[in-house]
Amino acid sequence: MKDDDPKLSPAAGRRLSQYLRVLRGDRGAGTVSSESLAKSVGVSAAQVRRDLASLGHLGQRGVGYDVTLLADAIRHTLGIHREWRAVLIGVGNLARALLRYRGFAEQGFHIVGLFDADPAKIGTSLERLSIEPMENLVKRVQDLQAELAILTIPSDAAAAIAETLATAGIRGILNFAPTLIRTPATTTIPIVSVDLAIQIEQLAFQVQARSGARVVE
Amino acid sequence: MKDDDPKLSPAAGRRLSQYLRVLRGDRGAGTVSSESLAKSVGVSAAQVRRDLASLGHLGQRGVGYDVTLLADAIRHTLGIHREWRAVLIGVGNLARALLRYRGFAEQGFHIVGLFDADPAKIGTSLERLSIEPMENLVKRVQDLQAELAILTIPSDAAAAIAETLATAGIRGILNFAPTLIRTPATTTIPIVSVDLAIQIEQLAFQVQARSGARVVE
DNA sequence: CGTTGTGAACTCATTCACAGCT
DNA sequence: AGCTGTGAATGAGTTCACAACG
Repeated sequence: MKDDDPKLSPAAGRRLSQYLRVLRGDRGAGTVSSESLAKSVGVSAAQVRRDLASLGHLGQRGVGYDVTLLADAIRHTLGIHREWRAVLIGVGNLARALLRYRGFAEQGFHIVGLFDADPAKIGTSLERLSIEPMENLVKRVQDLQAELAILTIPSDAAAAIAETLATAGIRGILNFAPTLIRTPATTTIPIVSVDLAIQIEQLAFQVQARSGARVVE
Repeated sequence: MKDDDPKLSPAAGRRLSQYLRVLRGDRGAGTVSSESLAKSVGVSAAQVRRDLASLGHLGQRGVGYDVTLLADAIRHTLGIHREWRAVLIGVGNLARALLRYRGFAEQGFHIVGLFDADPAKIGTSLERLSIEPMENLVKRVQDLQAELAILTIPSDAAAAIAETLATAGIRGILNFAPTLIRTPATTTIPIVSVDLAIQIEQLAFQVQARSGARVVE
């Protein structure tokens, strides 16, 4: 087992997620063309073909791509063909929103533990999960067999906690704290940051630039 | 007034937001170097210089960039040197989280109206704002002088509402619905979509690819 | 000196255009 | 005929390396 994927840029990864979303709607239609996928997502047909070709030969010339087959292939290369267990750190409104968000469970992402620093919250329950103190974090991560962590703490403790999580065996972090987490080179694990302020700043930027063109990202 | 910016890629826009975030922390230090900014954000120093040079000549050779001057320049090109008024559509947990999120107000983004389709919620208040029925949307957007809309509705009504918003004079949409909004060519306004499921999928992807390298984006 | 600004080289990503299957 | 896969051409974005300047 050496270099299984040829190559796959991060941008290409995002597009795969988008194709997958479209395919979910097309369940039933036996087959799709690069052209139709392209229109739905807003990229060129050539782009779609290039992306999909990199997953192996799963299109049929003159016909198109088998919907369920393609969806499976994408799920496989994205690594979401299996279940992922995640802990949620910092139980505020955002955490509540994520807990109730159907999209996660549907794609096989399961939140299996809640942690918070606020003593008042410890012991209370949410969606069948009891909120635990931060001290338990390292030990419980192992018990729960969680591989991912979602950080929804308001601010600056993020970096320290990220460090702790890495040593606890967490393999990836989805970070909502508006802090740039500087991973300290040693225990470097993937971090995907969603900074809500940056998103709305980007919107303002696009509006101001009055580029009539639709930009979706 | 013709082509004011020379050019500014969307990726460059995101980086500007990140530099700005770092600068906020460095308030006090009179000056920063491209090198230090680069390290904080995780890009190359040459990249930083290239980005900042496009905003005009505001670095001093041998010295660096004046922190407050630079921050102002970035805010200006991003279009966040002024206030922006936004309405929030769909008042669930996510909306509550956004309302309480300090990052918005700090950057001059003010939520000035709440709307929901659920009759049970109409009339109740949240952070001094009373929740209004969707029927009022078009009329109220004008009164409130809102330019942006934040969509936090759970699902598929998104596309229709986006259409309505565009005709109501909204100039940009921050969309949290996990739907690809297909703007109908006519009334095309900028849409920035934040799809939480896609974010966690990307995380799983990176973890699976076990590319030890930190990817922050 | 130290640090910016920038031409030139280079790498990565996207589009073109068409041969090759079905 | 229709639609994919892909080499070649193009374009965008990034790094190199160094002259220019306080």
